[in-house]
Amino acid sequence: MKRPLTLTTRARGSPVRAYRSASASPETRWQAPERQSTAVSTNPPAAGARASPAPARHAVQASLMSLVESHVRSDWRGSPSPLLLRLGEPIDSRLCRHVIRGYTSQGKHLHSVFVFIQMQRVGVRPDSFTFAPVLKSVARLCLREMGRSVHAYAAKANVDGDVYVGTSLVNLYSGCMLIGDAHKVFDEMGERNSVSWNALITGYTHNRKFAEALDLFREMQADGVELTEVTMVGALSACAHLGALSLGKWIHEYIDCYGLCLNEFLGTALVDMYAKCGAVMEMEKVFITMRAKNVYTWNALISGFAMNGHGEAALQAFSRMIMENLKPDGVTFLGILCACCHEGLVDEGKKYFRIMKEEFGLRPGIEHYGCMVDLLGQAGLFSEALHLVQNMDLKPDPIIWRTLLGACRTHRNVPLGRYAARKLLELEPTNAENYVLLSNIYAQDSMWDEIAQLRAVMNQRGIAKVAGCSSIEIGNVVYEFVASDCLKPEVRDLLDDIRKELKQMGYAANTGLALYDIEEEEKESSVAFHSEKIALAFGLMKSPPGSTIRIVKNLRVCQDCHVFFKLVSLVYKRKISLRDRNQFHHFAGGSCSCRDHW
DNA sequence: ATAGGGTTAG
Repeated sequence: MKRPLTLTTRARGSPVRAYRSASASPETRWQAPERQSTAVSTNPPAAGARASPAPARHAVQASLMSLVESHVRSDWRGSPSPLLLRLGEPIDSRLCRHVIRGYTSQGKHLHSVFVFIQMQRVGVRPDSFTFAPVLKSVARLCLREMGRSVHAYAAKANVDGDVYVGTSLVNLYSGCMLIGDAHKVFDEMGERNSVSWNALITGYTHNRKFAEALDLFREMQADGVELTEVTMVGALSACAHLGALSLGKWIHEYIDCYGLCLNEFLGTALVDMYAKCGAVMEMEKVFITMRAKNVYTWNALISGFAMNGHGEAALQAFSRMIMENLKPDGVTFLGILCACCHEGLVDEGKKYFRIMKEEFGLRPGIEHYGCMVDLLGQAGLFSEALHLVQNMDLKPDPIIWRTLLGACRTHRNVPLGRYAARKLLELEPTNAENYVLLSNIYAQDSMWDEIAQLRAVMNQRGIAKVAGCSSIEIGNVVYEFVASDCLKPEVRDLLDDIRKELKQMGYAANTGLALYDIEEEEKESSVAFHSEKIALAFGLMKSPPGSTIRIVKNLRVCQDCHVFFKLVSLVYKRKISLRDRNQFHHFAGGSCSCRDHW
């Protein structure tokens, strides 16, 4: 320990405080798919083990036997196993506990749950050493109702006060996307430790409630609970998603000061945090100092380069990874294809798409096809893109069609845009973004009738646009702006001044992308106060001269804002980094790292 | 003995 470092000194203005609400958080991009909670399933995992309402003791023994035997055959290839050795003994709680723990630790979660159910049936009472692993398995399987009933059973057995069982319950509910229940369990726990806190914090990050996760992180620190590597992994993940660079840096400093172990998990979380905060230099620095690296670490680095517009660096990292004998996986190639996309490297992209299959034996998923469609589409190779969509061995998902639609917008391809939009709206009729994209295509060609029709359909279906929302971090406080916000007069005035100044440089508001056919002047004001412009004006006002202005936006940046930002970076001699829904835009000296490709 | 962790298209 070199010197004390506390978070409480910064509590007042800490980033999480400034978040108004989680739902308005400027972050929708790095989304994990919603985990589906399965209905309760008490079906046995192996044939011949189907449970009758009240099976005789020997029948259960036989089911266990067949389960274990099938395991021996499929997994252990005949080598003796601890599970098998115990089978001669009568069924008691010791045997069951042993079997359940074995299954859970091997990831055989259904087996674990099954044995637990059988225990209940024969009346063998589980103890806290049985509840913890079985709860873990139930959590992994997302069995909501099953989880609730195991919880009730644990309460009945009077083991729910156990810190291990309690922590398992927190993990269970957050794994089932029931974070409110997880928090309730946590609040009611008589005994808590660092692990319980970690379970709740990572629970919040897995449930995409990042600001709340950071609130808890602060609370944990204020309570004097030890912050471990696992705590930091969860907190860093929340920082990454929110773009909370200063808190991320604070955590990095804490790790150094307190000598936390920069293992694969923590190092990867740090690399990813810097990547998603647009701090590419820091990302590389961390990566270089790491001693233990695995494929996750390399993937975070590669996709970090890609999303920040350093496509060449991503490709170089890939070669180094291969030279160091690491096996790339599907995520690696996703980063690589994404890098090719952002760089417009069509032939390279095709090459990697091919070698991924031929040299590495990886089957491309829908997300890899998505990258290829984007790559071809943004390069204007529409027939190739369409051919790929129509001939891939996976059913095109809404994202595929939306990608194609986006390419049609870039290249003003109305006919194909109509087609893609029709396919898209069949699959996903309630997503406002789809209508906005199509209307943008129409607007470029002044097709106001079509836009009016589209608008009528939207109204009829009750679809509202997602509000644009941008955030900016200044002095450890994250400020959020929504496009429809009532502006503070000084921000509005500054924005007016900037626009006047930029107009002298030849800037004309690009109103073609406004959704509605409205008066020219109104259109200008609707794009004039996009949330990122407000955040930019605020940043120019409040941040120290010469410092980089970092903004995070929940949607893709519009063309007008993109031009506006480029000019501001030139006229005001400021570096600006804008994280949009898809990628970073690093503006400096009048140009953008995305090279106007997005 | 039992609990908590990182990367992933547009």
